[in-house]
Amino acid sequence: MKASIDDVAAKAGVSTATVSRAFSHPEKVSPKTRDKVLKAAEQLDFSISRSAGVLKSGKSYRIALLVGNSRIEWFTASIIEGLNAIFREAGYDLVIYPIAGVAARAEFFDDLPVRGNADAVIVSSFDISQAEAERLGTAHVPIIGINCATSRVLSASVGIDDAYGIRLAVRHLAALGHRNIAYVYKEFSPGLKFSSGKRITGFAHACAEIAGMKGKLIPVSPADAAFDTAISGILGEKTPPTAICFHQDSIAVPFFFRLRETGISVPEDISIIGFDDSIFARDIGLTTIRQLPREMAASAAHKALSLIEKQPVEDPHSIFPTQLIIRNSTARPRKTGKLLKPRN
Amino acid sequence: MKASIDDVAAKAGVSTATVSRAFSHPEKVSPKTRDKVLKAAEQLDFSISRSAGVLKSGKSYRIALLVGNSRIEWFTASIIEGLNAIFREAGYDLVIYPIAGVAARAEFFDDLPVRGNADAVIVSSFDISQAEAERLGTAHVPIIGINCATSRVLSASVGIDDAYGIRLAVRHLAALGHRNIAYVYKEFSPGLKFSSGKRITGFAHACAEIAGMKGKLIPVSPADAAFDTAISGILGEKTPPTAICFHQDSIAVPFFFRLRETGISVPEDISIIGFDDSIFARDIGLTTIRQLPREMAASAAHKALSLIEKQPVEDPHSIFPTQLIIRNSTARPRKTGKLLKPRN
DNA sequence: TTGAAAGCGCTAACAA
DNA sequence: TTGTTAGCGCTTTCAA
Repeated sequence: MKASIDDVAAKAGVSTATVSRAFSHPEKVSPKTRDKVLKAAEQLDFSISRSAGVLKSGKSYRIALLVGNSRIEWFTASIIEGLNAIFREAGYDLVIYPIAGVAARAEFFDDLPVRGNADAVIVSSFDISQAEAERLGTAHVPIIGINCATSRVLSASVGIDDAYGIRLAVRHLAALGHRNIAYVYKEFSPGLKFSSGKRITGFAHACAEIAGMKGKLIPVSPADAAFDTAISGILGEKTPPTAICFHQDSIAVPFFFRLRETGISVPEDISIIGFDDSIFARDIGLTTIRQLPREMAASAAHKALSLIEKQPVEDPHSIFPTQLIIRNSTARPRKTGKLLKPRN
Repeated sequence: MKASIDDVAAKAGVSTATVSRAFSHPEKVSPKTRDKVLKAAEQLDFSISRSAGVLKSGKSYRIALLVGNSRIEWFTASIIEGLNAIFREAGYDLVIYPIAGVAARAEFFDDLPVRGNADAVIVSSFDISQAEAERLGTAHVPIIGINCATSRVLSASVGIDDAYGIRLAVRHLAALGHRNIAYVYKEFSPGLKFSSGKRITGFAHACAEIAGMKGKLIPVSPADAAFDTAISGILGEKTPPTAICFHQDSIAVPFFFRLRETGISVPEDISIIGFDDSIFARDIGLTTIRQLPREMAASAAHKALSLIEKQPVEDPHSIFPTQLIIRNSTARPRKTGKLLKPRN
């Protein structure tokens, strides 16, 4: 059988309280006693169990991370890394709840509610409703958002300004001389409102700000062969766009790759620009808008920790920078189109 | 203040035990009583706290996942998905411990040891030593490996046969007529022994089995510009290889992409083949060796659950299949080399 | 600096 | 079917 704190106490010839202190508040125990205790513990292969202390403290030392997708892709993976780095250190367990679809969502908000089961909940990249927030025990448990569109119900949040980011992309293209551009994005699964939706509307606004800029939206349904759908949307235009913005790098990368097979070269015939600066973007020279989810997550974790300790959070709702990373997939448009006669 | 089980009991006019039962064993409570209890709980915004029950049961309902890297890439992300799907369902929390480097490693094995803090530990893609396994409280806590090289200390394991997988790749190339091939891999961080090391030795063996097959190993240090190092290794050969195997898709993908910039076309001038069938492999038509980490993880989770329940595991150490996925990046070698005169 | 003892919030015998 | 009650393994007053 496993050694308990009492066994250690007996073996060391001290009280359980002393054993407890030797582990939790070593400074409150004389070095001699501490040594004895540690040695006894070592011999019995004993280590403090967290569950029990947790009970006493009323905290669970558990953080719930809600993600809107059961697949862990670049963004979510980065969030987990950033969160886990901080929370581990502070002795908190990060527990991941994929909230894909309405059922998982309902289940989560029925089961966990949260007081005593999590000391904070982090919501990544989708929006929770007022009602759901209340269900979590508002006023009890801080809710921290990462890239959530609305911060009404959030105790704190971090995120990027999607509209700003996409404007960067549009203006970069405009400065190069493009006046006819497209935006390719995956349509979202219904039931979850994603913050990055603002990128789509942001694209339209950014185009509207520029004289003579034409911006076309090309949605791709997740079921589609994304490339085929998108390329049809491009080539099918009377005057095809000379540049494409992508909602995320992960759509741009295969597109970039396959475009060459069609005889269209990047950036000579068409410029392309991604969003995220995620995996492979640098390797393949994709111009993109960088965001730093790892850093955002670390910040979110710090805010959560402050909130848990009931300490004030300096800057509860912070916006992280977004940056244009220019590489080789964007350039001036051809004076003479490959597909069309010169435009003027 | 937060409602406790006693508040609910009082409000519903029943005992705490009944409240407990109403949640944990609803069938042991009359529908009428259950309703009363649930209603009271609802009104008080009460929900069962897991920490307390856990104490009683002696289990922690926590599973530790040890990963050898603080970055969560495709493989690890898939493992987390697969594990979490099963464990969540069963009411277990999955807690991720990145064991990058010797320090983190020592810290983990000092702090957690594990009895009472985790009901099982899953080790992904690196090997733990006998001593570390013992530190975890051998005989107390099951240890399940995923793609670990040695299973000596493991209660159960899942994994692929790396040597088999890479042989598939080599034979595919051999069948196409290649007799001069290379293997590009990233050198590992010291301190962790990775199971996929067997792929490297497996490559050499697989080549040795084939008459006239020449196989060259090209290590790329993580700090290097992988592409430049590798391409130099290729082109620098007296007779450059006509095909390259990559240790993982994530090295092959940017290579595939950038190769075109060099004027070498795939698969005409050179065939390339990856390993994993991970993100983008299908999109870009990369021939590769598929493994299914999500499925492996799910299986590992089931084994862990059986072990926790002290039930027998039918097949404690199972090998998952690995499969050749032929796409467009491999073909017969040119009769006449682009770089060299015909070889015969 | 140490020990005795009272819980933390719940579960599970056992009794009714 | 329900209630009473004794802990689960630790932390933390309080007293010595």
